[in-house]
Amino acid sequence: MSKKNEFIDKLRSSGLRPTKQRLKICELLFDRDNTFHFTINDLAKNISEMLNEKISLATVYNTVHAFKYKGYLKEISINSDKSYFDTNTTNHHHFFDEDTNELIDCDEKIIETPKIKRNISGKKINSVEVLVKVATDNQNQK
Amino acid sequence: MSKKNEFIDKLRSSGLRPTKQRLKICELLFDRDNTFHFTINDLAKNISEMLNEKISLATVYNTVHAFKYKGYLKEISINSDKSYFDTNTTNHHHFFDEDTNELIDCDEKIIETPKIKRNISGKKINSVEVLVKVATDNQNQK
DNA sequence: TCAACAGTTTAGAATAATTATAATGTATAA
DNA sequence: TTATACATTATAATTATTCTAAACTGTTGA
Repeated sequence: MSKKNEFIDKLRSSGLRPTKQRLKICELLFDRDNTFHFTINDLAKNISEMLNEKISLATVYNTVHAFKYKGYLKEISINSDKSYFDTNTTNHHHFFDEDTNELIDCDEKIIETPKIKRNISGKKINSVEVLVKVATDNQNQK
Repeated sequence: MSKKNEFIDKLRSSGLRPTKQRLKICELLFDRDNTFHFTINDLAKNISEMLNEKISLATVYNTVHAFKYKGYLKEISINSDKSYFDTNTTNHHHFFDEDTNELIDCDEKIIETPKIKRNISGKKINSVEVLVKVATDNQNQK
C-alpha cells in the first residue's frame, strides 16, 4: 500500500475525511523511520513551513486528538504547561531531561515495567508508565 | 514544638516570612493526619472559606511553589489542564482513575519502584515515578 | 453536470491556568 | 520605633486550549 493510502486509511478509521491539511499532518507524523515527540505548537509550525501557508491550530488540535483517541498517538504529561504527544504507541517509558526539557523514549530493556501487585477493585488497567526525571548533577530539581 | 512553630520553621527554611496568609496555607496543608492531593484552585478556595476572606491566587502560587522547590510538596502531572500537588513527599506512585479524575497514592508494597538499568550519561536521577491509569472495564481509555 | 448537504477549515473570540506588575501593606532588624 | 525589605493584592498579561460562526470543499444523487 502506498504511503498516501495508508494515511487515508488512518484518517478514515479515525472518523476523519482525508483533506490536504490532514494529509500533511500524517506525512509529518507517520512518514518517518523513527518515532518522535512533539507539541501541538511545534507541529503546527512545521506544517506551516512545509505548506508555505498557515494551518489553523484548531485543525491540528482536532486531528491530533482524533488520532490519540484512535490510538495512533499517545499523550504524555510531564509538566502542566503543555502536552507532549508521542508517535510511539507501544508500551514504553521516558526519561525527561529537566535541563533541556527533552523527552527521551526508553523501552523495557532499560526500564522494566513495574508489577502492579494490587489493583483498584472493579477497574481495568489502561496503562502503566514510568517517568524518570534527570538533570545535571550540580543542579537542584526543577 | 508547637504546630505553629513547625509552620514558621517550614516557611523560614523555604525562604519565606511567616505571614497570616502563609500560616493559613500551612495549617491546611500540614496540620493533618493524612497526606492528600490538591490543585491550587482547591487550596485557594478552602483558604478563603476558612479565613472568611479572599486570599490572592498569586500568594497561593508563590507559597506552594516555594514549598515545592524546598521539597515540602511534590507536583504531579496527570493531564495537561492543571497541576496536582501532593503533601506526601516520600517515594511513592499513583493510580489515576480516569472515570472520576481521582488520584490515589500507593507505595512500593503495591507498585515496586522499577530499576533503571542504564541512565543518561552525566545526569543524576531526580525522581522515578509510576503512573497507572485505570477505568471501569467497559469504557475506553480517555 | 450540478445542486445540496455534510463535514472542514479558518480567524478570531472565549476560557482557564498561570505569571507578571505595580501600588499598598506588614514583618523584622537595628 | 522606624526604615527597609519583603508580602499581598487586584488586575493585567500570557499561554495553552477550546469554541464559534462563517466561508469553503468533497461527495452524492438527480
